[in-house]
Amino acid sequence: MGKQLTEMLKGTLEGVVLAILLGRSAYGYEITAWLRDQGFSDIAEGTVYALLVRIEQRGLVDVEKVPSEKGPPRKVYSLNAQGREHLEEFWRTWSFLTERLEQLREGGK
Amino acid sequence: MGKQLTEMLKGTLEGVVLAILLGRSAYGYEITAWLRDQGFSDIAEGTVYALLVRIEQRGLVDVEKVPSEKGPPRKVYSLNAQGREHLEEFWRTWSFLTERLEQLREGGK
DNA sequence: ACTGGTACATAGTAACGCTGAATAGTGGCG
DNA sequence: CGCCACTATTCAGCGTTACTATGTACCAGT
Repeated sequence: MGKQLTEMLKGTLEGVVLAILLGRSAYGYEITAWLRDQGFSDIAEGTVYALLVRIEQRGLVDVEKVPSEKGPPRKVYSLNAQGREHLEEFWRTWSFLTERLEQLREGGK
Repeated sequence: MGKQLTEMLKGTLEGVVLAILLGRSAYGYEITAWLRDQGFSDIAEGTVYALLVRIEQRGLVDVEKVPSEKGPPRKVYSLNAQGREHLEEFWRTWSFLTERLEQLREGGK
């Protein structure tokens, strides 16, 4: 997909990760792998970790360090109340955008 | 809406403008006004002009200077073949993203 | 002359994702 | 033991994009 998707992901990738964390808690490496499975094949590892640091500093997630059998300890993230609120706000903004875009797409035919 | 929408617009605003220009040619001031009407109330004028310069330099649009009765001459933009191709590519990327997001939204319920 | 509406342009700033590399622990293989 | 693969996190530097703020220019009405 390339550069176009890269730019579109700005602002939405955070929502994607929050949405993942709504279902279950997870750690960075796991989230990266999951994203690749879902078709976001070219998302850099570093991007996910930076994003996680960001949402942690904003207080949207709780963090727990869990020792791993294979490698260094995992930082397991889980969505807290504030994070759930932020996620809802994200979906509202997303809906606004998709509605406008869908209108434009229809109109152009 | 605020900052969240600002970030989401990155990468999509260009597609929005191209989609507008698919229907009919238009000039910057007109596009800005139209965007405000459609609910993108906080898009700055400067943003639109900068975007138009960008897509012109990439060769996605043709430009014609048309004298205006009220003020300085208008720069009227119209989508050319390369621009239409780029727009189609944009819709493909957009579809990819919306499908993934919709899945996530469903799964989270 | 002054104000207001039309129309375009640009310099500086902030946010976000990518690149590329470094660091570190564990287990398996020869 | 030494090397490699896998797991897991972190960081510096970069490019792209949208916003802020400001400036230029032209014309009509009062």
